Amino acid sequence: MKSKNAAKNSLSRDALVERALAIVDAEGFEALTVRKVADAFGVTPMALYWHFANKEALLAAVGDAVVSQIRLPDDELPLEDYLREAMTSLIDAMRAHPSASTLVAQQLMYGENGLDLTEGFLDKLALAGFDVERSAAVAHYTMQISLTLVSREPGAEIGVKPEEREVVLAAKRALIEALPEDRYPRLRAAADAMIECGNSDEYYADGIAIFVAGVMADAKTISQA
Amino acid sequence: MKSKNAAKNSLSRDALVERALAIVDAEGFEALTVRKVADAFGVTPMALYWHFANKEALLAAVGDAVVSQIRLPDDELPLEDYLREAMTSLIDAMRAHPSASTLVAQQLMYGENGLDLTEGFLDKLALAGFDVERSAAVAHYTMQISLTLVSREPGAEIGVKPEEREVVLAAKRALIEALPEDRYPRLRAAADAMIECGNSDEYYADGIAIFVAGVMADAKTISQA
DNA sequence: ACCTGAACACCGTTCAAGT
DNA sequence: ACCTGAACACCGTTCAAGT
Repeated sequence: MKSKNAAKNSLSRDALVERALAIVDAEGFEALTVRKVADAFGVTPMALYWHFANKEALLAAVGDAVVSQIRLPDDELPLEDYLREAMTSLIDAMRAHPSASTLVAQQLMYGENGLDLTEGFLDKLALAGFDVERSAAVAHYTMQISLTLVSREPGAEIGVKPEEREVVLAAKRALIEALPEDRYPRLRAAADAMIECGNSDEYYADGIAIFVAGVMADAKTISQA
Repeated sequence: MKSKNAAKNSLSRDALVERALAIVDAEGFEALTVRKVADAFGVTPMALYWHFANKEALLAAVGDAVVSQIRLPDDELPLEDYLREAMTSLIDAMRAHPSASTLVAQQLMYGENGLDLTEGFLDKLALAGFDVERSAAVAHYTMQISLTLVSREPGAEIGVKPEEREVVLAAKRALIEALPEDRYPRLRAAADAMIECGNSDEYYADGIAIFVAGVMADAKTISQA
């Protein structure tokens, strides 16, 4: 007799999502096609439509899978530390799947797991003294900016296959180096830093520091008013 | 004799880019196809390939066209005001074409107009006392975060046609209102603010204020070190 | 319940050919 | 120099049918 869970050749939502995410990671978001996922399971493209209403639903599930990796910090932490750790957690989850950033952004506040995440974050902000509007705004800024830092990390070149990446970066470097020194001195001097992140950890630490400092400074202004 | 510039029925890069941008604005980024642009000019899809190497080149030109609308503030302004005005300028340009955000992000630092923009920004930061790495980082953060504020504005729902937009927002609202009150009290309370920006201008002003305050606070820390 | 097969209306892009 | 026409290899998705 066949087991529902151990069926070897049968598809499952989870298996399909896992495979789809692997394709996005390896070949970029645009490389993900229904047919390619089906092929990976030796199955007809139409087989996926039993498990997902359409491609969009599959993409949503992929985004949600990444969101499920995000953990919020300890509630007891002071707000400043909490914000820093929350951003770090978001960023770490995204760095594992940089090409999925668009999908994650869409699921971050409304997906299965995103709802829990957002609720927890809003709760912390409310307890820290923010009113409803401010909590919503800060939660939104924090999550979206964290994603941006990853998806736009210099040199990440998301949506580009690993092999093409080096070529694209070389082209950018060549572009800047071909610029006239008298008209573009700053760009030429900053070429290294702009094209590829020499130190990714520093890049993220700085981005987080700036944003957290901004929220705290702004919060102080408001509480004084 | 025919004029190169006034030819009525002939295609031109500028005209094609303008039309492509109009399609993106009206129907969303995903609705932009080579065939649709060609149809708008009563011409074969292949006609575009004389003016652009491929679709990617057309998209790049569209992004660059939006970037060309961005003006940097007066150099003489104090850094804090300069940053605020630069972000405002970026945001205003993007708000006119929210569905083009992906294209703009790609051209913002490397496109025809993006190079001038970046050079000017880097120059200001250098004169304000930032070293090369810091200038590059702050320029990067500022520009990318400005774009994010627009492309992820609550309720913007980019990549969705105007007609579908209302439906999508209604669905999100229904989703949140269907959530159990005991488990998602914060989300339910914040539903209005999270789903659609009640006051867009305030949303942008707050986002800018937070980021600028962060950069200034961080700059102070560094200069003290 | 779960998957196949054939078909449809789309894509971007090639190549050779026209004018 | 600038555009057409036909063709190719892809897409996501439908519908009816199989087991």
